[in-house]
This record gives sequence, structure tokens and C-alpha cells, in this order.
Amino acid sequence: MKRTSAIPDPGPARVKVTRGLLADVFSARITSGMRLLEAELAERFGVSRTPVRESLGELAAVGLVTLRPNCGAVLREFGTRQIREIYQVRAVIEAEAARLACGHLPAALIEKLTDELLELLNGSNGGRAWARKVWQSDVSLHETIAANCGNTRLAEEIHRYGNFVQVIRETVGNRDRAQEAAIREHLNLLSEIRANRPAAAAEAMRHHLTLAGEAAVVAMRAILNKPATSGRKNVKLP
Amino acid sequence: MKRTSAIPDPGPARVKVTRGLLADVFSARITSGMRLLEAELAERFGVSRTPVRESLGELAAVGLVTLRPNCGAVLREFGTRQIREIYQVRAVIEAEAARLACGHLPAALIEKLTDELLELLNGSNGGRAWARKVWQSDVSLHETIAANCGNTRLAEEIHRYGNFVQVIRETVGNRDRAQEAAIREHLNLLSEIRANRPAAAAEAMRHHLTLAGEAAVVAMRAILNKPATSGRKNVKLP
DNA sequence: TCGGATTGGATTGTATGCAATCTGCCGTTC
DNA sequence: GAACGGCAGATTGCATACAATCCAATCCGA
Repeated sequence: MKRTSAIPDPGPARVKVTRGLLADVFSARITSGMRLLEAELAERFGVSRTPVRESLGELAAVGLVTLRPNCGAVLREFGTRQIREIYQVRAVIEAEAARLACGHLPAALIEKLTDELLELLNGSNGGRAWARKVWQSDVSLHETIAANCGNTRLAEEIHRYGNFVQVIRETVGNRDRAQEAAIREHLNLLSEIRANRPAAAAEAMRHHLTLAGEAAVVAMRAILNKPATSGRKNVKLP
Repeated sequence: MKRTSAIPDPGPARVKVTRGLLADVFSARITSGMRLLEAELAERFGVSRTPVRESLGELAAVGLVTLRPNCGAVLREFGTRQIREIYQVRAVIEAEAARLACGHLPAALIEKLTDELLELLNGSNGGRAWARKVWQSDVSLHETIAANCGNTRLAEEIHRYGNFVQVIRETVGNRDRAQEAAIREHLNLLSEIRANRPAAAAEAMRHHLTLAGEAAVVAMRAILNKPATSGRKNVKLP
């Protein structure tokens, strides 16, 4: 018998800490410049310092915190500017992936993805379940293109940023922009890939992610305007 | 009194492990698919398992090893294909940085970098000291462009890859290609930036890094052809 | 009064021991 | 004979204890 917990997943202590920290960051319970003391976090999440250290290492790897040797971790600035920068990087690397995927994406896959999108477009655009499916198809499309671009490392970077964005969206809530627009952008992208026009495919991807980035900035701004809950101290630091 | 060691730097145990592992990787003492046992590495480097864990985490962050929960770390494939992929990613992100840096790079900086390059070009191209200066100017140029592209995150990714490449070059030895060609590519890039031609600057950077990548592939192939020293076992694993 | 060494507290870095988990093998059973 | 279930060894994940380091306030001497 494996985990019988009804609760999602207590899981490894490390991911508990990571999720908790991310939630704190995006709900503005901890804000930029704050020192993150290992001992304090360990007590807060009910684990020892070891998993806290590993979690901070992960967060540093994705650029959310800065680890200074013998000086501790500080939360980096994270606001609309950072969201914009993240989507700008995504646009660059995924555009290249789209360019490279031209001619490498099996026709059957293109058809399948296109059909899915068309079906979503025809289906009612009301419910939350629909929005969920749209999001899943979005992830699937980007992952498929990355996986078939022929460059494993590029695909991994794309995956990394995809995960990051997903965490952000999960935490800030799914304030989605007009989903239909995104679907149409995807369809456009797929048609360029099918026509084997690398430059156009790259431009379509770039355009799509630029718009998505603007939408994410708007959502982030909404979060930042309501300063949310109570803030902790620990602001001292050069 | 701080560290009085004449030896470079024993430093934190973690970096000792990381450097040692990297050296082992690029000298083919450990090859792809090998399991990396924490206990074994700890004994080998004379430290405890804790810094070994952190070091493996770093290496996983840059994509050199894969960490499977409760299953240990395995060294990923690393050969000419990976070198090529790395330089391809570099080309993409640094080309974008060059595009963005147009109009943001202070004229004085452009002049300074250009003068340095011209001086290097005129200076004798013989000695090792000269090659070292060329390499430093290379790093400086790429860092300057990244730092002035206006996107902090993009700059960090560039820095990350720059460090990675530097480690590779340090470990495999400085089998440099014709340095003069690189200098001329840099001069060309700077002239496009000075003329404020974003597309041309991006293309110049892309071209430069593509050539550099090919040179690195050749160097890596030279390494791989002489299978180097003795290999350890530990090859069992699915 | 000001400069500088010093010492104390706080915090990170490392070592070790224990618990949880996985892998592979072996015996049992249909 | 093959498949399933359990058992043992090995290995990672976590907790705790200790050492090294850093920051700052303090104290002493000129």
C-alpha cells in the first residue's frame, strides 16, 4: 500500500517547503528584500533545516532568491517587471523551438493538436472545466513543439520556464485572458508549422507569448494592488 | 588571519566536490549513465554526504546530472551533441541580448571595447598571455552586452551559460580556434551595435556563437577520441 | 573623541546517525 | 513454468549536533 492520504500529498518535506514558500511569495506574505532564515522557515513548516536548504537551492536555481555564502538567502524583487522579463525569455527560446520544429513535427501530431483546438473553439466557452482543458491543451502544444525541436537542452529550458509559469498561474489564480484569442494564436502557429515556414512559425510563437506576457502582467498588477495579508518582519539587511 | 593557504583555495567543501566532479566528467573519468553514489563521492573527496548532495543539486540545475528521487544521481550524456546544443541556446539568447542592447549600450563603452579589440589585433598573437587577454576580452564583451540589454533575467541566463562554457574550456584545456577570427567577429558585432542596427547585431552575435560552437565541438571531439584514464565501474542501471 | 582590535551573538556550512524508500532476489502458489 | 508477494540489502531523505564564519556592538588606547 502506498500513500493513502486523502490530502493531496504531504510528500517529501522539501516540496512542502518549496510550495509553501512559493505561495508566500505570490501572496505577498513575504516581499522582496526579506531575509529568509533557514531556522525560521524550518520551524514554520515543521521540518528540519536540511530540506529547507535544498528548497532554497531550488528557488535560487530558478532565480527567485539570491543565496549569498555565509549570509543567507534573500527574496529577490518579483513584480510586473519580472513577469515581463520571464515572458520575454520564453518568447525568445520558444520562438527558436518553433523555428526548429518546422519539418520535424509529425503531420499526425499537427492534425491531432489542431483538432483539439478546433473542438475547444466550438465547445462552449463558459465553465471552469473548459478553461482547464484549454490550459492543458496550451501546455501540451508548447511541450510538443519543445520536445520535437531537436535540441534537448533547449527543450529543457522551455520546460523549466513552463513549470515556472504554471506555478505562478496556479498561485496567483487563473485570471485568464480571453482564451479564444490564445486558441486562435495556437492555430495560427500550427498552420505555419504545417506549411513549413520556419520564420513565420517563430514569429507566431513570439507574438503569442508576447500577448500572453502582457496578460500575465495585468494579472500580476491586480495581485500587487491589494497588498494582501499581514507581512512578516525581517526586513533588515543591506 | 584569513586563509593563508598557498594552494588556490580549498574553500568550501561543496565547491571542491563540484570542481572535482566537473574535472572527472570532462576528462571522461566518469562517463554518461554512471550512477553517482553520494557515499562513494563523499569518501573520494574526503567530505561528508551533505556537501555532496548540494553539489549534485548544482550539477542537476545546470543539466549535467539527473536526480531521481530515492534513486540517486546519474551522469547524463555529454558529448559533441550537447556542446552543440549549448552553443545553439547561447546563440539564441545572446542574439536577443545583442538586439536589445542596441541603443542602450553607452557609446563610451562601445569605444572602449573596440579599442581593446583593436589593440589585441595589433599585438603579437603568439604567447599564452595574449590568448588569455583575448579570452578575458571575450568574456567582458558578452557580459557587457548582457548587462545592458535591459532584461535582468535574460542577462542571468547568459551569465549562467557563460560560466558553464568557461568551466568546460578550463577543464578541457584552452584549445582555442583562430583567435583573430573571433576578434573580427566581435568588432563586426560592435560596429552593428554602434550603427544601431538591431537585426544585424543579432545576426552577428548568432553567427559568432555558431562558429565558436563548431570550434568547441572540434575540441570536444579531440577529448573524446582519447578515452583518457581508467574508468570506474558503477555502470549498472536501467 | 576617534580609530581599531575584540568579543559575543547570530547564522550558515558540515558531519553524523537514523528512518523511509526503492531495487532486486527468492520463495511460494496457481 | 510464470506471476505475484514478501524479504533483505542498499541508498536516499531527513533530523540533529557541532564547527566555521560573519556582523555588529563594545571596549580600549592614543
